Amino acid sequence: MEYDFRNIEANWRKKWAHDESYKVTEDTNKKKFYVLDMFPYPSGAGLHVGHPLGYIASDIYARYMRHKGYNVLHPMGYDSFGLPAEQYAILTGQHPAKTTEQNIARYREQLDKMGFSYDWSREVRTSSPEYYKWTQWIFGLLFNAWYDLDSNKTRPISELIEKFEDNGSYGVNAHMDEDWWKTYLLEADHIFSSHFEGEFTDTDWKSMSQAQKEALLMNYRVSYLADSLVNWCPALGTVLANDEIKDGVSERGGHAVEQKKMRQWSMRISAYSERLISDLDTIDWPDNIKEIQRNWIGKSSGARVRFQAEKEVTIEVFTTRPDTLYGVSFLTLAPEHESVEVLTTAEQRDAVADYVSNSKLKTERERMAEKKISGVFTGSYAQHPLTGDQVPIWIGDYVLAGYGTGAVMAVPAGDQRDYDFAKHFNLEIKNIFAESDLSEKAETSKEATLANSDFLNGMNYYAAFDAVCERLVELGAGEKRVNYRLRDAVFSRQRYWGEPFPIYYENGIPRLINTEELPTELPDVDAYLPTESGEPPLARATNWERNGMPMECNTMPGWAGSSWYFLRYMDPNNHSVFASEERIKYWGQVDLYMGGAEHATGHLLYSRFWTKVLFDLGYIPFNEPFKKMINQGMILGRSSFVYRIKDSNTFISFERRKEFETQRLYADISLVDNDKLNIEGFKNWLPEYANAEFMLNENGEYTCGWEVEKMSKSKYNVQTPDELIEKFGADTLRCYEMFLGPVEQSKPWDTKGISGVHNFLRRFHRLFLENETFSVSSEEATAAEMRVVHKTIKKITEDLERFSWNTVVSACMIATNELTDLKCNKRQALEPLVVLLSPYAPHLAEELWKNLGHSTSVMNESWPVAENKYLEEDNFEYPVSFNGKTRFFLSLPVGMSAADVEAQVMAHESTAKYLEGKTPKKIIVVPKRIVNVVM
RNA sequence: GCCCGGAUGGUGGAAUCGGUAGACACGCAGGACUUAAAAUCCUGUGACCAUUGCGGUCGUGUGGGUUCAAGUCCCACUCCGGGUACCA
Repeated sequence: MEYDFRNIEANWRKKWAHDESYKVTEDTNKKKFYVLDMFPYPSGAGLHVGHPLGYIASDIYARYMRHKGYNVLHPMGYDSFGLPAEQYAILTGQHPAKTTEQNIARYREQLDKMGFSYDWSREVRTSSPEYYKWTQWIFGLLFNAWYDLDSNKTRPISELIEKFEDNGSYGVNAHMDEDWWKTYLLEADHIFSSHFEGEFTDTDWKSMSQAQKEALLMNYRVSYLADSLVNWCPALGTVLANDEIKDGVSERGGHAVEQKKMRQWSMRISAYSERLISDLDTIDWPDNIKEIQRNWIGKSSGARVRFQAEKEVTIEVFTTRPDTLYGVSFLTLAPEHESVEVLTTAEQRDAVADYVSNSKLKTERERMAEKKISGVFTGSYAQHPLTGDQVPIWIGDYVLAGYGTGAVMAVPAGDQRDYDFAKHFNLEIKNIFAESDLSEKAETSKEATLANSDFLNGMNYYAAFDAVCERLVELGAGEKRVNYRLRDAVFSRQRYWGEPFPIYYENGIPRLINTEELPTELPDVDAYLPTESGEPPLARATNWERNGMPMECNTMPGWAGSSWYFLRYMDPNNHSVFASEERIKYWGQVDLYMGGAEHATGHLLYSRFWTKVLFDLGYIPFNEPFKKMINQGMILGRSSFVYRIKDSNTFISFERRKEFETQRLYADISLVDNDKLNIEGFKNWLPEYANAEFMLNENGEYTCGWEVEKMSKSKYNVQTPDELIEKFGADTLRCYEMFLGPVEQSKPWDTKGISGVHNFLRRFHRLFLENETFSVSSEEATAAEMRVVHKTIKKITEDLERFSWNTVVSACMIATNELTDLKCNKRQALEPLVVLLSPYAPHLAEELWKNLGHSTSVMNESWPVAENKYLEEDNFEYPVSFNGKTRFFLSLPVGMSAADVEAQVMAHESTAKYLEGKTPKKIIVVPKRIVNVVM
């Protein structure tokens, strides 16, 4: 009876499904543990061997925690809204829901074959109305919320309205766009006086019309509609969030992106910047992800400084180096800066208009690519707040409108860009450093001593920072300021296949649809494209209205549904709330989150944001979603190549390829074994190779070349799990993917080693066989056998506790080898090993467990405990080294004192030889580790 | 440019607290079984020198340092991977 993995695996899969073995229910008598995988987008290509890497690791951990007695929540679902299904729909006219359905079926089939312990009764799909009903509901929560800076919390908008009724805006400290009030001064129907700077009284509030109130509240809402500068991608026909852009082009497709002012929904994530940074300290995530998030949020400490310009204009700048204030020789405004027009003098009008319109034409990418220094003088001056000097105001596109105030104080002495700008336009470079040579470049060190800086002379950055900020406060010309790079997130997409907003417009005022009426279902459309007039696809729907009032035509971005899905798994079929309070309380945070690092600035940031909102509003008792996270590395492909002699149909083996001029062509990796080409298979692969001739190597084989690349169809290097499961079984594949190396590490896929792992499972299986039939002995195991077992229990338990999945497989191999050598077939020794192996090879473990005579599943067995009595050894084999070089071994009793060990070593016959007649200076004895004789 | 990782045999990797570097596996070489092959089993396998046996020297990207002892800690550098950027 060989290891018949095909039958074993098929049978157990069937039985698990039939028994609903992995269904989990809330049980307050048991401790909970929540193991989660980042749910996949079900693409048409299906899974390749790289995808399940993280799933296998988390599944092993989930099974391990079950053995340890935890009630484990281990669900799976699909992030099923997304662009590929929509693009396929545009091409074929097929509804994206149908494509999605088919892809999900394929994914499920592949996932099932792997033997995962998912509770499929809890599956969620972000595109199902049952699910997105609650995504819409959460959108509503954010819409009906504002951010209170006093309590540092998200609060219901109703509280804000009460405050307005009582005392207007006085006493309200809300997070909002700093310049929000300026738009009110530009509007035709002035509701506030021209002195309005954001404060209004309860009388003002009460005198407003409903529409005016709503418009005002929009400045406070956490989810708000505003005209904002967005990243517009013409090729994709939609706006994109900052995290969907890489290197200035769209992450998906690599299309150009331009800045455009559009009326869009946004999320006030910037209000949460500080918490998103500081709470990173409370979670156990990989350092690099934390670092990426810190950089993305981009906290920088500095100061705001106000310069009084002509025509009653105040230019406010943000600087991280207020200590260099005396070095300011000009100001630079972004071309989009609001004061550009007012400050431009008549003489400069044409030049400025030219420059501004020119830079508007350029995309951000073009501006970045063009390293040329450009700028133009406005003709105006501003007064330096400390010296009173008049400094010229310039415009330059190296200043970004979206960061800080869109204006900088230029200190050529202390900033390289300012320096370059000054050199280029021949502007003044004031040396404000005592010992710095500015003939070549700026002095950017914070250690440099200041000079020509009045009361700051002799100080460096660290001393001068506070001193200058104090002075600025006294003068009312500035103050310390922390600035964040993180911008509010655009939440509208001009797409079909996404969540519709639960919003309709009453006379242009956005209104939220009541919870009872949700979900707002995605309407049918005749085509999945924008309308002729450029409206999003939803505008094509007939009846896309509510009581005659138009519905919002944008849909939500991909990250909406994925920002809270981990909560829905807790209570996936609840029709009255997104998840019940008791269940959220029971399951709590995700204890182990497994997924790719590529979501660092998207999904992982947005879920933290939504979690904080739900926490603030009292819906969940924790403010971070994922307590611990591990990122699995990417598995790369290993492409194979054949070498065709130019202008022929003859292929030459890799070793001899230099003999001719050859062309390197991909060969499908399924035709290559150990870099040796299956020649017949290759001929049958593509018609053009049917008559191919081969020049072989000296062993009569055709060797292929290879290269490590990303897996892709066009490179013929995609390894699907299906083929390997067919050939070796899921248990082998599970063990092998773990055996490849640390999960976090990226590594090339190489099928070479899989036979070794398969072999190990066969050898393990064979421990239970005698004369080809299942047979174990009930004799008591020997001390040596028990030592192997308990050593293995200890090792595997420690390895799993530190998430070292790969070394567990080695430990199992070692145990199998040792017990095979001991010819051990005793139940007492083998039973615990079956439990140890079951997280890795669940099918085989179940089969052996059943054959051992158990009627219950091995998955519920408690985890074996290593007992010291089996591990203790009487003697320790001391490596004895001389000056650090190990020379011989000496077996001594474990309990022997250091002094006795030293004496034994000195008495040893070999010692004299290695001492070479010298007297030891010192003898280091580390009990149960090493002896080192220093000469 | 800045920030964060990493570099160990022919290959993937192990070495958890500074304490025997190379576990485990692949590959390769040799052998057993076989008419043969597959499968299986056994032996060897970091490099160099020695080899009749003992053995010896070197060795974890490079150079330096700390230590009785360094893959592990410190300093400088090289290369590779990831993130990010006219961010003031």
